[in-house]
This record gives sequence, C-alpha cells and structure tokens, in this order.
Amino acid sequence: MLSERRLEVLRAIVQDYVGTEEPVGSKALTERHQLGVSPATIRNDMAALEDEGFIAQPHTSAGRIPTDKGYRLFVDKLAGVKPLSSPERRAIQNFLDGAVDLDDVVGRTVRLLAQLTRQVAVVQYPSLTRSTVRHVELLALAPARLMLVLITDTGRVEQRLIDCQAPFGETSLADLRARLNSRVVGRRFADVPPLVQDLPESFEQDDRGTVSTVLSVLLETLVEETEERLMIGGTANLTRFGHDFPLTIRPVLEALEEHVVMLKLLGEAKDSGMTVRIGHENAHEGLASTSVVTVGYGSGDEAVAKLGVVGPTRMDYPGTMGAVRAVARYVGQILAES
Amino acid sequence: MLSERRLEVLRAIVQDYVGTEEPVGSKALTERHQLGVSPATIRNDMAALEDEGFIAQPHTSAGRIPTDKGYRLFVDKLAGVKPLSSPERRAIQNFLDGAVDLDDVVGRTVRLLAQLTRQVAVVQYPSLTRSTVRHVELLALAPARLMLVLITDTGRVEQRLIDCQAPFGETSLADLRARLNSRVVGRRFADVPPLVQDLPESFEQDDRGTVSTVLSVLLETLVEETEERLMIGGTANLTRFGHDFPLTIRPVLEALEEHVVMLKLLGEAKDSGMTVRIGHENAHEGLASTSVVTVGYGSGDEAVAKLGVVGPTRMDYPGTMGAVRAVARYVGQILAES
DNA sequence: GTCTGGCACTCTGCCCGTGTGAGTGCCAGG
DNA sequence: CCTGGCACTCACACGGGCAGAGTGCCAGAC
Repeated sequence: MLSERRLEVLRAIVQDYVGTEEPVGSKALTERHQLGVSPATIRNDMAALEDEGFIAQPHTSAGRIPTDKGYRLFVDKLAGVKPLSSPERRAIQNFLDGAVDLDDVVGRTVRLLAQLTRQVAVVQYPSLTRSTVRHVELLALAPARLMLVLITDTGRVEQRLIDCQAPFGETSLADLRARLNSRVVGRRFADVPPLVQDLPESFEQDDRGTVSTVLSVLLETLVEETEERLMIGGTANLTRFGHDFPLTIRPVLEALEEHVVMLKLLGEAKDSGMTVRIGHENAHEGLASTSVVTVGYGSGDEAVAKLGVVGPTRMDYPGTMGAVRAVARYVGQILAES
Repeated sequence: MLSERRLEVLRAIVQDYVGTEEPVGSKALTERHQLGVSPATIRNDMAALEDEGFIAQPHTSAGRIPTDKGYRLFVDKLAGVKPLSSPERRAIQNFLDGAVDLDDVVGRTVRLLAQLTRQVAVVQYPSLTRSTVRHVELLALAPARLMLVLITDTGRVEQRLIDCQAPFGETSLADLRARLNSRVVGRRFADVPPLVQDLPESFEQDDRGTVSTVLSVLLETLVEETEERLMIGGTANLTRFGHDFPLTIRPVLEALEEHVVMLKLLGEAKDSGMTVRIGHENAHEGLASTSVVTVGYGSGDEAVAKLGVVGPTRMDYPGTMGAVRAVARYVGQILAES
C-alpha cells in the first residue's frame, strides 16, 4: 500500500501535469506544493510510484507524467468533483431555459458542455425505450396509403408511411385511431406490444390485414428507433490536444463521427452516477489517448439518456466532472418541465 | 493576355502541386510534362505568371505554388469536370438506395460525399420554403391544449404545442382540420398565408380566438423552419490538410460547427449550377485557406437545397466537382422517387 | 527507519556553423 | 523567342558543443 505522502505526490503530479502539459520533476514539485520534504525524498517516492505503474517518464532524465493507471487512482481516491461557481450555474440555467424544442435542448446542451469543459461534448437524445407514448396519429394520405405519426413524452415525433393492401375507410380509421390511443397512450414502449396484439380481431374481415400492417409498422418503429441518436459538438477543442497532432486527433475525429461507436461507448457506462473511462479503458482503439466522462440524465428519477465529454487523458477531472454533472441536472430539470 | 503555353504551365503547376503538396520548380515541370521547351523557358513563363499574381513562391528560391487567383483561373478556364467511373456511380446508387427516411438520405449523402472526395461534406436538408404542404394535423391533447403537426412533401414533420384560451370542441376541431387541409395541401409554404387569412371569420364567436392562435402558430412554423438545417461529416479528413495543423484547422472546425455560418455560405452560392469558392473568396475568415464546392439539388427541376464539400484550396478540383455533381443528381433522383 | 544533501550521470533541446541541393534570375548566343 | 550556362540565394539537414533539468544512488543526520 502506498503511504499517505506518496498519494499526495501523485496528486501533485497529476495537477501540475494537467496545468503545464509538461513532465514534472521532483524539484518543481517541492516548489509548487507544500509537501514538507526535500526533492530527494520526492524522488524516492516517484521511483516507488513508477514501480507500481502510476507514473512514467517519457525519456530517461525527464520529469514524470501520470499513466492511465495513475489517473485512475487519482480519480478514484484523490479527486473530488469540483462544484461549479454560482455565476456558471446561472449561465447554464439561462442558456438552457431559452430552448424551444427537443432538438434545441440537445443542441444547446452540447454547445454549453463544450464551452464549459473546453472539450468535445456528446449528448444522447432521450431514449425511446424508456419513454412513453403521448399520442399516435393515423392519417389517410390516399385511399390505400396511410401515415403513422408517433409522438413521445420527450417531444419526439416519428412518422412512417404505410401502403395498405386494400382501401381503408375513414370510419375504420377513426376507430383504429381511437382504440390504439386508448390502449397505448401513457405506456412505455416496451409495454406496448402485448396491449395491441388482439386488436385486429375486433375489426371486420376486410380491414384486418391493414390493421395488422399498421400494428407491425408501429411496433417496428418502437424497436427501430431504440437505436438512439446523438449530437456532438466542440470538436474544435481537439486542436488543443497535444503537440503531435494528426496522429492523435485523426482517430478521435473518426470515432466521433461514427455515432454507432459513440453510442456503444455510452452504453458501456453505468446507467446512473458518473462514469470515467481513462485512456485504454475505452474499448475503441481510436480513443486510447482520451478520457470519457459520462453521466445519465433524465426528467424524473430515472435516467433516459446519457451525456458526457471526450478529452485528452490529461484533463482537469474534478472540473470536468463537476460541469458534466451540473449540466446533466439542469437538462433533467428542463425536460421535466416541458 | 497569357499565351497558350503559359496557361499550360499554370495547369501543370496546379496539377503537380495538388499531387505532391510541394512547391514545383521549372525542372520538375519539364520532366513530368511534355511541354516541349526547356526549364529556362518555363522559368520565364513562371516569372510572368507570378507578375500577374497567379502563382507565388513561399521563399525566394523555392518552387512556385498557385495563388487563389491561380486556382480561380484553373477552375474557370483550364479544368473540366471529371466524370466518375461507372463503378463509382454504381456504388453511389446502391448506397443511397438503402435509405429509409429523410434523415437517412441526408446522413448517407454526407458520408458518401466525404468518402468520395476525402474531404468535409456538407448537406443541407431540403428547404421548407420551396416545399409544399402534404398534410396538416390537429390533435387535442387536452380540452384546451392542441398539437399541430405539419407534414411536408419532402417527408419532414414539424410539431408545435398550442395552449388555447378556451376549450375547443371536437366538432370545431374536425371542421378546422378539414378546412385547413382543403386550403393548404399541395401549396408552397410561401403561398399559404393569404389562403388562410379569412378562416377565423367563418367560425363561431367563441372559437375565433383559438382558430387565430392556431393559424399564427402554423404561419410561424412555416417561417421559423425556413431556417434550414444541415449535416456535416468527414471532418477527420481535415487531418490531411497541411503540415501546420492547429492554426489551419481550428478555425475551419469552428466554422463548420457554426451551422449558421455554413448556411450563409451555402446561401451565397448560385441556386443552380456548381459554385466554387476559392480561399479568400469565402466571406468567412476561418475558411480563408479552404475552397468550397457547392451545387443545388432537388427532386424536380428546381433545387430545394444545396450540398457540397469543404477542402483545402489545394484540392483536386475536377474530381471534386465531378463527385459533388454526381451525388447531387442521385440524391435528387432518390428524393423524387420517395 | 526515514529523510536529506551531495554528487555523478544521462539525456533532451538549443544554438551555431557548414555544406548541399533545388531553384531562381539574368544574359549572351542561336 | 528559345536555350544553355552561370552565379546567386535560400531552406534544410547534419553534427558538435553547451546548458539545464532531472534522475539514481549513497553516506550521513535525526
């Protein structure tokens, strides 16, 4: 087990390295922090920390930098979550309050998070699996052509075109619309299928085919749209990444553009509470030099989606975690109100 | 006026520079191209081209590189549009044919264009101003709370919540829905306002307020949503930009994220035909080192939106223009079919 | 046992001078 | 008007030398 002071040394190394972006040496450490011991002692501690794999030196006779494992220890044991200042809190609230619809909320959140953390922000749209149905609408565009519109409680609207085998009368349409709504409004997506299974039976022979088609399209929409969407912003912040540009940021940009990859990444994080994945802990190779801080957010107690930031492993963890948590809270509030 | 050969020299310089990314000298030129004259002669021609501002040298005694003005001349007079190979065409068609809805069409188009040109792709969603109304739906969510859903011929759906001053009966609602649709379906957005102006008068006193509110929300939606949306992809290609990274690509990334900026950029381009804006011809400062190739696309004869790519001024203009034009055509076809 | 000061050692980064090569401009002659 | 020749100019790569930061280790103090 590491002594108290050695942990303190690690903390100091992380802090200094995050601030200066340069390997930090024993002398500089004693100057900037009140450790109460001499550089020589620090050197011994550093050697121990290096043996344990928490820090490393880029070249012999350079200062030390934290390893992924070092950051991990720092995040788990040494760092708190730094709360935002109250002007910052106010700014967040003001900025988010202006949103007019769901796209706007997500868009503003992304920009906010990117600005606040000066990193790349990722915000997942509220997931449909956990949402409930607010309304199902059926329109006849032509005698044998319907449009299904699904409205969720998070304000999303999905539409699907349906070609029917046989014309479908206005009366039957109104009937189906009413019955559908009475059964599914307010329900969670996952709960819908059994509730509508027997609907076709209550219709006349001629209409049953169409009713079945409509139902299957509806269920398909519920499932399909579980593929969640996300919005990404602040990629310009990648330019502050490091000195050896192209090699580092190219794979990151590529990963960010592959929304599938990012969704998988978010999916691997805990549903509630904050998750920090550091460097190689990220499954995706392109993100090996980045850390990802994510947290779930939602309108009620339960998280309906996740948001987070992607930045260099050398990031200000307490600050970033504070910003991510705060933004998630406010977005949750906004969603609950609307 | 420049002699035939000097134009030929400029063309050769542009081609070589685009290929090698290095300043091109007189000797290398005579080796790679059959110009039929000696390096010394080329040098004279180069001096003349430099006097006219078409080429420049980064340092004394380095080769020449084209200036913005040089590229302009190249694009206007010297370069054709390089048609795609037929495998490429087939790939485009196959890839776009798989799209299931508008978002998917736009998403696939962006990815396609980015891959094909190896640059950043920008695709504007089909504009609402030029679209027509396919259906307007009114739903009662609560006695005094309506939802307006607007469906366009390009497959977009917009919804708005409306709080009414007074409860609005189901009969009146059906009435309003029917009258609205009979008047506006098939109309262009811009033509709608005069067509619905007198609607409130035909309703009973009690309902007039609500009808007016609904109309104003509808008109607002038509106008508001004229703010067009766009999708951007292929930003990872920016890493192939140049040697002096951060300074060059940072402003470009920033500009790309500001959709407002990009929309303005697209707006400045011609509505029909291809537009190429080279370097400083772009109003936005961050894009001074990029060229933007755009073209309108649409389901019919008329363009409903634009798409294009953003790349370094040193780009393969004929190839890029060919890809952009081809993609625009196929997207137009897809839109027309759906 | 633990901390400390001292010392020798090892690198990296920087500066500087040199040399080479690519490229130019100019000029005189075909 | 084209060409070959020639002198000139830089950017860039190479290599030595120097300074500085940082380390590891060891012997001695508390």
